[in-house]
Amino acid sequence: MASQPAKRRAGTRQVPRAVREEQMLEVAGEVFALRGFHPASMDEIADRADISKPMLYAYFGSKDGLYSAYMDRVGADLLGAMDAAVDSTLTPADQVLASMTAFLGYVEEHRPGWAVLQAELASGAGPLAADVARVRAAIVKRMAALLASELDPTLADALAHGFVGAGESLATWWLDHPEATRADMAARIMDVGWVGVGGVLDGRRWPSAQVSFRA
Amino acid sequence: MASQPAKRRAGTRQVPRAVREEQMLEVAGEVFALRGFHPASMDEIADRADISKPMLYAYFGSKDGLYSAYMDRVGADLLGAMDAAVDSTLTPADQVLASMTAFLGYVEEHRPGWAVLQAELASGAGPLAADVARVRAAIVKRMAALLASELDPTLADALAHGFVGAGESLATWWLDHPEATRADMAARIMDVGWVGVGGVLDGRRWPSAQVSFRA
Amino acid sequence: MASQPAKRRAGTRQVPRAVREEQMLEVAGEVFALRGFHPASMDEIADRADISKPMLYAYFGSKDGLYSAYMDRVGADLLGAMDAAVDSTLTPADQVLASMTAFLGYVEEHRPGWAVLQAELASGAGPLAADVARVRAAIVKRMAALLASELDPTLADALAHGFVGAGESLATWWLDHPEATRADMAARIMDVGWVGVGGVLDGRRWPSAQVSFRA
Amino acid sequence: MASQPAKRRAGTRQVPRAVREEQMLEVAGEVFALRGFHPASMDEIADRADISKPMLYAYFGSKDGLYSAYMDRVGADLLGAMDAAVDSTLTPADQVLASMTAFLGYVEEHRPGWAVLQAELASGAGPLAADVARVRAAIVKRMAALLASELDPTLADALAHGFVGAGESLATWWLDHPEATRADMAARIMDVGWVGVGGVLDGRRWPSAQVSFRA
DNA sequence: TATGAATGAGCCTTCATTCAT
DNA sequence: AATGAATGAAGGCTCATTCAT
Repeated sequence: MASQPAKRRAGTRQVPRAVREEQMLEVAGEVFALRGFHPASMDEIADRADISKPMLYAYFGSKDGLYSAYMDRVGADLLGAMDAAVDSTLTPADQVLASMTAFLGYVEEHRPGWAVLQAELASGAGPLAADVARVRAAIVKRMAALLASELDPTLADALAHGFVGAGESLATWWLDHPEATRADMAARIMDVGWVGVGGVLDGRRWPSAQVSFRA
Repeated sequence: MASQPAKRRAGTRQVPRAVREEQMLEVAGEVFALRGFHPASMDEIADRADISKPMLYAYFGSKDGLYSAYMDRVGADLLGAMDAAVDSTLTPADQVLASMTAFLGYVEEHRPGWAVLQAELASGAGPLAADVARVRAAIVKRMAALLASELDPTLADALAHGFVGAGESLATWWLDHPEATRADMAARIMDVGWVGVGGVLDGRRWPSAQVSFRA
Repeated sequence: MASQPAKRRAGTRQVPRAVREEQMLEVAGEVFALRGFHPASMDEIADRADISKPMLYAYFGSKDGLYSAYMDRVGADLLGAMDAAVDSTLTPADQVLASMTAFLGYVEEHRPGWAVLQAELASGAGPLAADVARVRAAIVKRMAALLASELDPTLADALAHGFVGAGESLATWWLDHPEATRADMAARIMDVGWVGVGGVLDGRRWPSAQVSFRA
Repeated sequence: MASQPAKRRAGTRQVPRAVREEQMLEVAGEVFALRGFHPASMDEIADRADISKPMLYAYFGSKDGLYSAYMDRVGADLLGAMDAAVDSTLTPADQVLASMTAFLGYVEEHRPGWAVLQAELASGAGPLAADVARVRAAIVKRMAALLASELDPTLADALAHGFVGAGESLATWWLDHPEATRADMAARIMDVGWVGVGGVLDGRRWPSAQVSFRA
């Protein structure tokens, strides 16, 4: 009863590189989301991905490399979705709304990606921070770009940070309030970030919010 | 250079319990801030605090216990500062402003505390999350209380989350822009969270911001 | 909530040495019996005895010393009881029976002592073995003395070992069969060690066993 | 003599799982026998087995797991030897003799196994007890089975315990009297357990003992 | 006399990483 | 291309023991 019988791989050999890579990143994301970066072990990732550990190292070089690759993918997907949603003929406000809606769509469909992004967000040190910060900075930059034309750049940057922070916080809140729809959430974000809490107290609201949330 | 001479403690022996406790928490905060929870090692904390590891265990029982105790202290300090700053005779807006200014004061004076709070914030899993979440929830609750009287409770809760997120994000931004004064930052937070980015684009601003930031 | 409040001693100060010593040995026996020698910690013993650890060291010098002192006491008590029970005018068989009955009396009334004696019995190495072996050797020696007059010394020694082993094993068996009386047990021991299993199969039994066990 | 050169493994790499397992158990037995369970350290076992500590964990999961695996092997070997020796066409007495002889053969050839079995035998607590007790119970059960047909079951059980205890004790005595042959020892065990000390005093002996021991 | 405070040393365990096949 | 076997290094935790009061 001593030694565990050797694990059986689900006979998938000779898989093309790109596919294997995708499989691994998928699983890595789940494990990082479930445990956080440090507690996640390469063993668990390899086991769940049904491959051997040396494969992980062959493809990504190190645990940091794997994390980095995963963040790259998440970042590309998220930014791609946000960019695709924006139509430059719209007003700034509608562009922001469209961006936020796309962002929320990503969150909704890729919980692990979002969770990992949030989890290690401000873990100051280490090479992790760089990866996460890169993604976040890209988001903020797009936001700032929408405002920069009419404001002092530093102010635009600051406002963008605040806006993005509000969006993140609300997205996390959403996890505990799944009854809210994606449109509701977008409206909520606009309420805080665009209209301002003071405005809401004065009776202003973001248009689309009027109906569904009061119920 | 045969073998390192045994580590010398800085001759502080027989220190009363309460003092040692404070000493340890202080150092623990620094190390948690510098490395994050997991990478921080009890060895490093003990070394920096100039005590032996068993002391940490005698006082806090475990690494989690130490973290928890530290979070308790940070939470109490931060909430205490925010509560002390609020004068219930003021308008809600001024109460929020006062709270935020106190919050920023804490951030300014206790970098480690803030860093640790931020770092592990959304690490969903583990017993850490509970400790951090407790502090954050308390802040949000205070914020929501200021709004609850005039709004639907769920909406108030959501707005509060967004507002707090904006504040956190800006506080982190501040770390990279130390030229901004505390008052500037408070105004920036009010700009995003209270006036709203849309309002700012329309020329509204939070009063006290007019001067110093335009420069 | 961090540090445990300092433990309160039940204000018994200035207790005479002999009494303290007895208290400590009593508790030490319980803990050794409960956990075994190695897993027993000086901390737990001190706590349960309601004294501070340095006291244990002041009185017994070391953990080994404490164990040794405890074994000394157990040995003296046990051997004393067995010796007191023997009347040299009896037949050898009745002397053995009396001894065994006394031995069983000790087991019945001092579970911890017996448990500790049994537990570490053959742990080959370390200074523990010596202490336990000393007690056991003394018992065997008495047994051998009863036989030596009529047998080859080596054979007497061997038989004594076997007899004592049978007694120990049955005493341990007794722990799981508390419905048996002390007299029953003594008869059982005589059955195996004195009459022999073969004799029992042939219908011989130790006299006093006839009644109570057949039921 | 600055720093010890890194430990060299005796170039046996990539050894098949089953072989390594045996190697480890062998060494583990020696160390457990030499030190007892608790004082034995995984470090020492790994060093002596000329492997790294993580291997022990990869194969057995924990120190308890290693001990358990070792006990399983010892138990299977010992019981196997005893069972193989019994021929059901013999008289009960001869079956017992054959069993005991086989048992003594095991003791003679596997000192560590026997030592470990004896050492932790009555350590009441912990998961160790279970493993050891299982083996011992199996031995007693076989013994009781030989007697059960003609006696009250409870009495048979008690006698079996006594008999086995006598055998164990004599086997341990043997360690200090290596001049005795295996046949001598078997006769001695029959003397105590089967004939009874009283019988020996009356001049009865187990047949095969007549010669060699009187010398 | 008695103790709160403190520590050196060691143990079990796990992890990221690499050989050898 | 892929893996079973293997390891150096460290981390959390506990223990017997002692100092300073």
